[in-house]
Amino acid sequence: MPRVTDAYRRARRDEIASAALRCLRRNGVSGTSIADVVAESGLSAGAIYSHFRNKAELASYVAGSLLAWRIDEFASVTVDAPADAMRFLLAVFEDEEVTPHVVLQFWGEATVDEELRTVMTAVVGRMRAAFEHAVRPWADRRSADGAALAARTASVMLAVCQGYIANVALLGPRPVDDYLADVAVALGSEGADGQVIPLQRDHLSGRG
Amino acid sequence: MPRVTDAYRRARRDEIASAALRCLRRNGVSGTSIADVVAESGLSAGAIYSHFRNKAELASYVAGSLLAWRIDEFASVTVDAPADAMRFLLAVFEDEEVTPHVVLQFWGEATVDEELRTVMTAVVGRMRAAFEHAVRPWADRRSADGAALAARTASVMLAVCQGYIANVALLGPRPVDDYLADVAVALGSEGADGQVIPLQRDHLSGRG
DNA sequence: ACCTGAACACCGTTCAAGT
DNA sequence: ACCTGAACACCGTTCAAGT
Repeated sequence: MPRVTDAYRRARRDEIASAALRCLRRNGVSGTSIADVVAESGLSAGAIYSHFRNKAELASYVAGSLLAWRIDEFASVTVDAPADAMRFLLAVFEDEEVTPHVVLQFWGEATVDEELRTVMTAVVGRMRAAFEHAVRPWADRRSADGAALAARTASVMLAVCQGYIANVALLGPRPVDDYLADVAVALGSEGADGQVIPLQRDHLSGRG
Repeated sequence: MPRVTDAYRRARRDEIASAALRCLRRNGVSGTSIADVVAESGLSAGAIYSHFRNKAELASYVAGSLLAWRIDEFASVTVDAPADAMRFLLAVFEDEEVTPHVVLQFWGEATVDEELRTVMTAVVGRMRAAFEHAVRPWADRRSADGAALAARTASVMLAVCQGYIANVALLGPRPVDDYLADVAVALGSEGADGQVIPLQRDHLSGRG
């Protein structure tokens, strides 16, 4: 099998996947039929099935490539505080390519579709690992056992980001910074005039 | 229209809804067909459509009644700290009747189905209001403007709970207390030997 | 009024036939 | 090998006909 063919196949898959993503953004996962993807891509049903085993595999491919590059670009970053890392990651939703409601639907489907679950837990796992790496210096500054603190913190950051995504998808857009500021106010700390101070358990500061 | 008929209709709707919920737990929202509900309920397709306009309305009804009673029972409670309120609400997932993965699927569908979105935002809104009421005494103790603090805190608690639900549905079961303890460690405060101290911005305590 | 179940339009998927 | 598009089994929904 010559290499040209591999590159061609990959390009075709991405072409179909990007047509599928356009449909998904418009009509959601359950609202998108293969016929829609056929119309959007200009190919035939058979052509799509010669590149993807079924609709679930197409969805998995879209879901997998959706956030992959953003996480990769994030993988080697380190930050001053957890909030910065979350801000960086959640900024992905500021361009219109990826929308929280599509991500939330993928999560919902993943609880029921084995293949999609594998992809989504991998994506989420890489997010967690990236968080862990990003906050490691911060954790080392704060605790004798920086590794353990970084691991626990990464878990929570992941859940906080998932909460943001679910919250925004359901209740409508909300600036990332406002959200993180509210988290800081309620559970962390906040400086004067609303400026967010890196989340620290032992930070003491007056408000107002 | 005699009252008996209303009661009968309601009972029939609940009968269908509970058959539908059994199917949803087994096979998920997209994996459940009307034919499945027909088989599970022992009624005919037409019978179901004489009680629900369509599959979406059936799903909305199930979703609406799913958490309603638990939120109502929670509506007049007040707690010592935000964590207690979240612990109380999330304890609903300790019985097997309601599962996080069904809730997550409803959220996903809600981003695409208008009727389901209306129901889910109402449910989530009542959760938020219940949180706000529950932490009000705590907020008054902590701030001169207790109302504002309670409102912002309730928003965050909601998102934290949504994060827990999404996290657990995707990555598998995780005890509520462990999760809240991790949140406290990373963003709040933790006492000696792992005992969670009510989340307070200005609480100072050594660890280990 | 509630219910039955056959019928309809549409869905995901397959497959013989083309290039 | 990739692709076409008709065909198939199944889906959500409707509706004439029963009680």
